[in-house]
Amino acid sequence: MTINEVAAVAGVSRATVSKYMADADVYYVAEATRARIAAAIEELGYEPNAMARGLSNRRSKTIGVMVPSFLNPYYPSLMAGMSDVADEAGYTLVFGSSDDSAVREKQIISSFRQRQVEGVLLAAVPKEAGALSALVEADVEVVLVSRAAAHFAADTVLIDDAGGMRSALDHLRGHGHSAIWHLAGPDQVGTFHNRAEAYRSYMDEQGVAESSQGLVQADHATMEGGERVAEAIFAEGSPTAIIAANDLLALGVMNYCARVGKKVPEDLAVVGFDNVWVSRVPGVQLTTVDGRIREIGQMAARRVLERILARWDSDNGQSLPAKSVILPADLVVRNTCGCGSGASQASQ
Amino acid sequence: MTINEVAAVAGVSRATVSKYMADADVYYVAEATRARIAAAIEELGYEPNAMARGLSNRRSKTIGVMVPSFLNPYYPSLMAGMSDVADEAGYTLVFGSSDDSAVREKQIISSFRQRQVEGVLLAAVPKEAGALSALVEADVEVVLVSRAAAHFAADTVLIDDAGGMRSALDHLRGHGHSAIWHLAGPDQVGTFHNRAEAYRSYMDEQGVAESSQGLVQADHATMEGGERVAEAIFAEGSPTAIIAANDLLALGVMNYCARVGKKVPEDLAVVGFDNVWVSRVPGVQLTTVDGRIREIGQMAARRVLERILARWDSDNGQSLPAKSVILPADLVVRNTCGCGSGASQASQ
DNA sequence: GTGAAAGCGCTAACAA
DNA sequence: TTGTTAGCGCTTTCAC
Repeated sequence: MTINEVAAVAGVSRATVSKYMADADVYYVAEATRARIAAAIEELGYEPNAMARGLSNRRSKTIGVMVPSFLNPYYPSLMAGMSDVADEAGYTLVFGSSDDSAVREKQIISSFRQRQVEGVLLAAVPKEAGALSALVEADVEVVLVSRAAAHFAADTVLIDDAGGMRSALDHLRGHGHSAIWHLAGPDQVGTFHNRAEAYRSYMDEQGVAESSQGLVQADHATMEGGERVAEAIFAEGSPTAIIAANDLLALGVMNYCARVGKKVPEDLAVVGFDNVWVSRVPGVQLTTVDGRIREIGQMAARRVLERILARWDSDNGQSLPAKSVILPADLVVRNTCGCGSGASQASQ
Repeated sequence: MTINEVAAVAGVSRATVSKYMADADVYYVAEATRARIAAAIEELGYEPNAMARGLSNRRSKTIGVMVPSFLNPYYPSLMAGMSDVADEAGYTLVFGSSDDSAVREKQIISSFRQRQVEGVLLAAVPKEAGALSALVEADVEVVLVSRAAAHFAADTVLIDDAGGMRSALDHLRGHGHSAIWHLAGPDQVGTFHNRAEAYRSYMDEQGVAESSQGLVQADHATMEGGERVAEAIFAEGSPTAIIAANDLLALGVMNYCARVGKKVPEDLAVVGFDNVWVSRVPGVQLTTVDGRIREIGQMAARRVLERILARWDSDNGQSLPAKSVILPADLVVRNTCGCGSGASQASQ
């Protein structure tokens, strides 16, 4: 089951088998020899030992991916996108879920380093300040996914938060809403910060009266968090529309409405952000800003790969300069903004 | 950054550092030496190279996990459960999504073997017949998760499909339904097969008339599949209740109802299976059989670990005999069966 | 309690 | 076109 057995069966040295395996056009191995080796591999069911290989050539062919959670539907989509491209490139992804715990984050990053990952895709920015630069110093390529780091120049692939927020706001104003509030997410998350900022500047630019705007922040961007904050919002004001920082929060708002007997969109319009899978289930039909999640995952994976290959090609081992890509965010109009017939909800 | 540097800084041989790292009570290393080594490790930020380690002691500390999809909400929950226990045991999980492709399955399994995984958790049973035994012959411990294999005795951790189906059916009959149909999933998936079988025997045992039962099979256990089949169902009969083989199919049925203006649960009661996260979102509130997904994931992970350790301890390298655990499945009553007030749906 | 030495399975010069 | 020879970084007998 090792390369030695294969070599023995094929009647060649193990170096030749190794060259055959590399099968780049770098090494020339005779057609006849190739056939014998192929037969031996087939016969033995040989699979090269990735550890030995990696140890020898210092390439683990592995990329670490840290996400905050597997349960938030945003991340599995992101992961699917990453897998799409990593698989094809012959790289293995190792996923870790930090669950918002600094301890887990350290464990995950440590495990990435032990496994000698060539790059990391971070959808959760480590809380610990030095973690990012430590990674870079350890020669691992890092790209930040749907999150930016405050004091660190890394590759990022993001969605256009400001643009998305503006289209949502434009749309809602088109419906004639007088009081559009924003249910913001935790501000330390860059994306949520950006969305809140965009809300503020929009309201400012448009000269909307203080009295007909409002921004309340949830401490967790979850359905439960959204429901709690919705309650708080109506305790302190009376919006006709709420745009939430993500779909889960929006769902929470809808949950609250259901509980207190408010009709969506008649009594309150709700708009989400991200367009996660749940947004389009029958009873939900949430109008939301498309976060192009899978695409973001794909681009991010492409980006690390690009960096990894670049470093490998330039034998001086230099990294590419940091680059940021921002995907446009379009509004997906469904039923909760007041556009639809509302049929799919009314019928239930 | 290697063990040699640490040894040099601590003024010991690398064998001693290695013994320190093992930190089992197998090796005795003097307190004073430990301290010096600890300091050196700290100073250098040393992380042991998992490849070198694994190559040397033939333990990858890795478990492969194959799921059919990241997008179906069932699997991320399962993955979360597996992570819970693997993390704690110091094992790394490598997830692969097969997307129902035999080619991907082979790639994933091959990649697992190359990475020398000590065990695999299979939530998707490989289509290729020999794959399972090949794994076993390669000395990897396999456990089947929420799926059983037809001609292969492997560890399995399953939900009680029959029991779950019965409680759902009992409940629905309690509501006085006369025509309860089953929207089955693809029959080659063991779980779906079991659920359909349970439906049939129940109807049989209870002596339900042929005319007031019906079973139609979807070719894909997705929301879209459910919607399509719902259409077919009403073309050929008129059930008052449908129990779907999983929640996604149930959602599809609700989608269909919304489209054609049928009210759930008034015109049609719908019951799902699995209790995925979406079942409890505001506009859905699906009555469903709890699949205890996360628990299943945890148990499965515990089970491989147990097998792996057992093999390791018994130095003859023997595997444990196959064992099967079945978790009870209870009905979670929400609004789609006709029990609830229906408030949360009506209000939207 | 600690070190020397061999070897895990593979790759990568360098020779031939 | 193929083989020889060193390692990659670590663990693990076996001596000391």
